[in-house]
Amino acid sequence: MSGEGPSGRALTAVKGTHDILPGEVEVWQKVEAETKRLFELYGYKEMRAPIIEPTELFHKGTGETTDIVTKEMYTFEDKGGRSITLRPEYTPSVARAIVEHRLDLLGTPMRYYYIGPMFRYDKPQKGRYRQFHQVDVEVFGEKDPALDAEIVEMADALLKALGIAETETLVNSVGCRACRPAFSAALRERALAVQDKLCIDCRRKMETNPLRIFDCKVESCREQARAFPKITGFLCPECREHFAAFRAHLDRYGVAYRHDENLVRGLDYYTKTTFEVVDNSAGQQNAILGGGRYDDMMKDFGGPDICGIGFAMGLERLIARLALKPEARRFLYVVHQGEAAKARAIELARFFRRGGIETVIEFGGRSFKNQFGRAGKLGAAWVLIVGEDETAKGIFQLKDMAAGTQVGGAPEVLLSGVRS
RNA sequence: GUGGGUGUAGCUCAAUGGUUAGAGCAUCGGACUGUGGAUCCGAAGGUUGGGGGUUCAAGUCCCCUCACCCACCCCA
Repeated sequence: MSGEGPSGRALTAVKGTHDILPGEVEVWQKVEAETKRLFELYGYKEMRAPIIEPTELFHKGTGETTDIVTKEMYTFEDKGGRSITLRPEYTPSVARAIVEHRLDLLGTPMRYYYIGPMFRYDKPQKGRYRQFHQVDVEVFGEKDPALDAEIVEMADALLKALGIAETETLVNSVGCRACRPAFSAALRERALAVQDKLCIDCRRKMETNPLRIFDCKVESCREQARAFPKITGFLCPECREHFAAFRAHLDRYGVAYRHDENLVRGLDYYTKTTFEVVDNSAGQQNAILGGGRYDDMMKDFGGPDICGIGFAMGLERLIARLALKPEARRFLYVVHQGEAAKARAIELARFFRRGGIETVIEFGGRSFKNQFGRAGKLGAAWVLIVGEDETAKGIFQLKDMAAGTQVGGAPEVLLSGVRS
């Protein structure tokens, strides 16, 4: 039975968090191992930053006006009076670490990846949790659009390696500080002209972030938005050129993508390239990964003027689309009977482990039947039988549980048999 | 934050407002102290999410609350 807390209510995992139990955790391990393997082929290095950060980091890095900062952060005061926040995203931590350790002096570009939990106080629903896990990729110090394409290609390669199908890659350019203000102004003006045909949310977005009107799902808003000006026509020569080169490189890689002029990222710091991989086959939370370029973030953050680009991939969303069944581990189960045999069995378990074989020894067993039953239920590949006779002779019986066959021999012989 | 749906054993589900809330699977034990999955027998497992109300009587009806799921919002 579950225990009870002080309130008398059963103690359960915190709302929006989940246990990842054996049986499922193997899928996570496999995804993590494949991610690590593939990213390192592209020269990325793992960087592990703390889960807690100074609250101020996200105000400066993520943006004061974002939903994440205004209403989704887990923030608390520690015993030293510091304001601490459970990271809601990873990019600011990387920027902080680069500045703190002057990693930019080691030479650019700096390619980092990380896999771990993030925390956002959202109302949970399918594909959205309060503690969720991301694979995060960041590159600082390279402005060449060939890198933008390389990153999208790497993301594409990972999804293919994991067997994720049915996805669509969307790309766009959101301009830079030179050209986006003019676009935002034009957009706001057009929205204002037809505001009586927009929903209440969009009227609010008109002021705060007019680009997000493109995200609205209300049909009347979508209809109006179709006639709104597009960012593409407002891009400055530099941004236009960057975007064209990015697309040319993607074509060279043979990565399929669609230019979605309405693709707007939720965070304030994006410039130029943005991209997203969506799975249209199911669910509302369909963005598996999303990212883009953030050339001004490091500078705004108070660090060196270094450009950056990266993406985050949601592991829960990814794994939900994975039809991957990990293979069961093969292990040896040691059964025994009698005190002398038990002592010998313990020695033998150690012998097999040292030989590289996963070995579990029976402790509370009664009859052999009882012990075999447990071995079978746990899924043992082999059972080593250590009885009175075997212990006396030094010749033990090894049963192959799947085949039902049994052979006798000295421990060395049985070990080599199990290894082959 | 706003809406909708659902809460009965570990899991999947029964129970017209009317005895002591049942079944299958799973668990544990026995048949069975030298060989697993099978079979048979048995046991254990529940404050029907919690609180209040209506009623002679509530798992069932009403209200509140909590949790989970789904959607909006937002995003990974």
